[in-house]
Amino acid sequence: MDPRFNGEWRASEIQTVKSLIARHNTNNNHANNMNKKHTDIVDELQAMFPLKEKHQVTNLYVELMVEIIQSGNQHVATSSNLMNGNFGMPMEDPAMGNMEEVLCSSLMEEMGAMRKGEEALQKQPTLRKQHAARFWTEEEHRQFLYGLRAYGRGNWKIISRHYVPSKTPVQISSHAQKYFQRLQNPTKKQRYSINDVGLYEAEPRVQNNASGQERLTFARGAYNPNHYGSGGQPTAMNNLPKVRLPLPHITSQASSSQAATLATGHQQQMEANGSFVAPSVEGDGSHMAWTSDQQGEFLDNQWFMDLRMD
DNA sequence: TGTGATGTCGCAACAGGAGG
DNA sequence: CCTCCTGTTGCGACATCACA
Repeated sequence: MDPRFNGEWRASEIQTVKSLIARHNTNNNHANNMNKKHTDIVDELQAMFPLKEKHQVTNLYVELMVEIIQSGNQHVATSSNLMNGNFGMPMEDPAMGNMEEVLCSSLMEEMGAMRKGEEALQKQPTLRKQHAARFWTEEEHRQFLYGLRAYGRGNWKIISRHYVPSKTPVQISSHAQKYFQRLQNPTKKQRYSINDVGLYEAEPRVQNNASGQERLTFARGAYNPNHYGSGGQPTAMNNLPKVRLPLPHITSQASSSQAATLATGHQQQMEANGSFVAPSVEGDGSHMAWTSDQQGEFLDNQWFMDLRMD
């Protein structure tokens, strides 16, 4: 397996993604709109892997496309033929050649944009360093929420070790303090905060139900103090109803078995008992709920393996 | 078994930074 | 300038462990 994906993607997952990419390339539905095609693929991938971060899905997609492109060009004599390679995909339709040309071009533009973004950050070393060292990132906050859900409130040392190694238990405790304080004041008008990022915001939204504005809110990254929702209210107010307290009634002494029980699909049962709030459901309720497949994915996740070992 | 040391936690107070 | 967000620090409470 490609070492780039170790610890982040399993071989089976990568194979699944490759199959999906191949299927999309076979279905020439977006030959005239490659951006939409990329978006659709990433959205579909995120729906398949709800526990993966969007950037993880995007990165894997880009990596695999590069891999496909490179493997496709092993059969091409010169690098100048890059744009005409078949990317290792079955290509019976002559039109595919043009489509893939556009696809490859679009992909290269995307990668170029990513590089430019990285360069821009590197040009602001002070700002980046300060933010990375001082403030919690969305990624760290989500990991914190995962750890909170798995181990419950109070087990900051374990959460620090397994989920947020970049933060000390004291820092996590402090962060949790602010997080719970914020949750206790849902009606209070507040500025946007990293604590407004709910655990399940990482999960996919069904396009038919989610407004573009909602999708945009998180597509642009949660830690955006300047971003406000469409209703004239700070984003915080829009998001707060979706922010769920993962284990509000688990005491600081909750055992690993308790955490495991909670994490294995008994959440809905607990919700019925009024002691747990399951993933938020919007619209017709067709999304955000945990399917058996998602639970299986959940149980196979690396951090949950760690949970079992403790 | 009782006691002291140690570790961890929750809570409150404070300071710095940024937005309104 | 005020308010809010965020991280740090200090303190008390509690649990665990080692030792006499």
